Amino acid sequence: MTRRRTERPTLADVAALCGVSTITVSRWFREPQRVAPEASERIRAAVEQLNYVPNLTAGGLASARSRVVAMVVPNISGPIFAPTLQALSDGLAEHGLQLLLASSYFSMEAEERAVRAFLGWNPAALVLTSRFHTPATERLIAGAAQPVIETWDLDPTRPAFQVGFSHRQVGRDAARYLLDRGHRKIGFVHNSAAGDLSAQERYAGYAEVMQAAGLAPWGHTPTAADPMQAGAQALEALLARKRQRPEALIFANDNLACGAILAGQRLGLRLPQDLAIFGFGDYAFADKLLPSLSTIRPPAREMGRAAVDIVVRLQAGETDVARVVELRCEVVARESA
Amino acid sequence: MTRRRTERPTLADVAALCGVSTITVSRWFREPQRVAPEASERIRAAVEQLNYVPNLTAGGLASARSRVVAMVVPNISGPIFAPTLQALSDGLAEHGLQLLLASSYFSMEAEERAVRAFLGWNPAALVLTSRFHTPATERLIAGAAQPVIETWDLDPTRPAFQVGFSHRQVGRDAARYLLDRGHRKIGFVHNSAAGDLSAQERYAGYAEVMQAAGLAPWGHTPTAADPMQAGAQALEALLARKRQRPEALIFANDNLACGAILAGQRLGLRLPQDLAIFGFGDYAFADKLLPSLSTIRPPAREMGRAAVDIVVRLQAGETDVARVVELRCEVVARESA
DNA sequence: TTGTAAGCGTTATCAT
DNA sequence: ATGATAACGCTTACAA
Repeated sequence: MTRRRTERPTLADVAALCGVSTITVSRWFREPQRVAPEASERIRAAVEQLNYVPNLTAGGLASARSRVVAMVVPNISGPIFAPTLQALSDGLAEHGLQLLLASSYFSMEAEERAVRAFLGWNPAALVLTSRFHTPATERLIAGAAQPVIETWDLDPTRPAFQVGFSHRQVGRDAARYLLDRGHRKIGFVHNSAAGDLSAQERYAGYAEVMQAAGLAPWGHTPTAADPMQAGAQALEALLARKRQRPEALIFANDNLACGAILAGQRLGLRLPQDLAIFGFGDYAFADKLLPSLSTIRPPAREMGRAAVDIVVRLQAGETDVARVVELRCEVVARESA
Repeated sequence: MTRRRTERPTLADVAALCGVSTITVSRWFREPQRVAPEASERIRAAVEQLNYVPNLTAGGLASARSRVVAMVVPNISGPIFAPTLQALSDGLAEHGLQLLLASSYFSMEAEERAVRAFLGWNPAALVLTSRFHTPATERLIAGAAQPVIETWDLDPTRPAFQVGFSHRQVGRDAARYLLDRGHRKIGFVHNSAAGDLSAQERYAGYAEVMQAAGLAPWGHTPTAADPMQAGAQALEALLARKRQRPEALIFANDNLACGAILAGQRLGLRLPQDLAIFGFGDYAFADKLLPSLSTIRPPAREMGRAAVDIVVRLQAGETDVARVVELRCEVVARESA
């Protein structure tokens, strides 16, 4: 019975060419020091001559392990997760691990589809972005032999490894920064997308600091769906206020803040003298605006690296790997506030 | 002999639970219409009860095929390739294909390592970014059973599938755009990174159109390594010229152009009246600058989609798939020129 | 429509 | 240091 097979040479071809058994060639790849020097040299030559590439599918099946790490991110090309993804990818590559990637667009169903497909590859680890999943996903990852790492969010009560930062602390830091600069009338501009739980935590941190300073926190929610437009809309609405005209605004993210800066420029506003603007995210354009945007940089790359670190330690068989890694954000003081 | 195995249920477990043979369950996943309705229902229930996930490693080995597409990009988080990557990822997901990803940072050696590792997965296709590879990579892909798709660059003489656009045409379009607006003293600012062959092709297109219009093309190469600084440096150097002070500048990419716009703003220059600035790439920040940047948008998403299209057609067994897909760029007229 | 048997190319186990 | 053999979990080929 002849089956379809690839035309690529196999371990058996290499072994035949240099007169050893397949297992010796297999060992040469995985534990070269255990193969005699002469045999090693013959194998090396044969591998090169045949242009042999090990079949990882077969190896993965036989060993029930794989050198792949699967990750699901909300999106690849946006300004938010790309640095984390890049850092993860680079870190994995350094350790000879490969990256299987899918984007969910914040849909838990899409995440579930990706997780389901990925688990079929027996990845060395599964890296997710967020702690909110469908019940089926929860069941899948609970039953999975693979370690699961949740990034960006941080919930110490969950069973998965956690790598993230405190959004509440971000809100606190932003409020303190503006208070320290002498502002008192400080508002918070939400994004129009309802259900951004992280942004609500940032608001809570802001409110906490304001109240501690004896000031009343207040938020404004624009209606425009496009973040840049929403930012512009919020700026105009708040400047038009007679009472409680703000001195400083904390925006839920840099996109909103960018919309506000551009709108302010076109209105002839002097920034930050007339109004201080503060963002969140330190997106790639933040230093390219005029005035450049003061904001808070989340530890995006650091999270990618921390996830790699966990994977590598687990691969090495370490058992005392910390389950929660809390990283700090950094205030980036620029011109807009 | 007991081997380590995953604790996950197997096809055999599902089959035993519902009283059919493994092959029937296997068929239910791949060709559900060939399984009787009653059997289908029992299988569905068993799969759900056991939370069964097919082992793709085993399936891939048995069928010598996989539902994975491997891609190597220079970088993930930069403004250039991210949209292509995102489009590819999304398109693959729609067709139930998965993405294996690595970044090369423009290193052909890194690309070779990635290609070597990826081929071990028997991917359905290999997508590369650029047509320049090490000899070993060339040998690997020549001997590979997998189709190879090269994107961004375009070289019809190469054996691989080509999905890209003409950089020369980009240069022509930029020059014509500025000529049409009445400019005559038009210069080209190279990036300081030597060996950017694509940028040189864009220069050639610009030079071609200038000469056809009876004008002398000229280029300037800044020395600063950082693109934003290089752009600023070029602006200052060229404005200081007594003779041949330019009316318009085409920058090799949007990063350079951005540096020039910011420098111009801080110098109090009126843009575009005092100087028209034109970029290439339509990076995410292009519409956030003041003045917003006129530039040329490469068909980044379209390339991702075209690559998916090729993969899907080949998977479906089509034989008359076009080997070269040339896509058009789009001039994005904004405020800076 | 369903089933049997034989692999796919590698690695784990045990033996020499 | 090296090898023989039996898995790993699935799909192909063929048969019923």
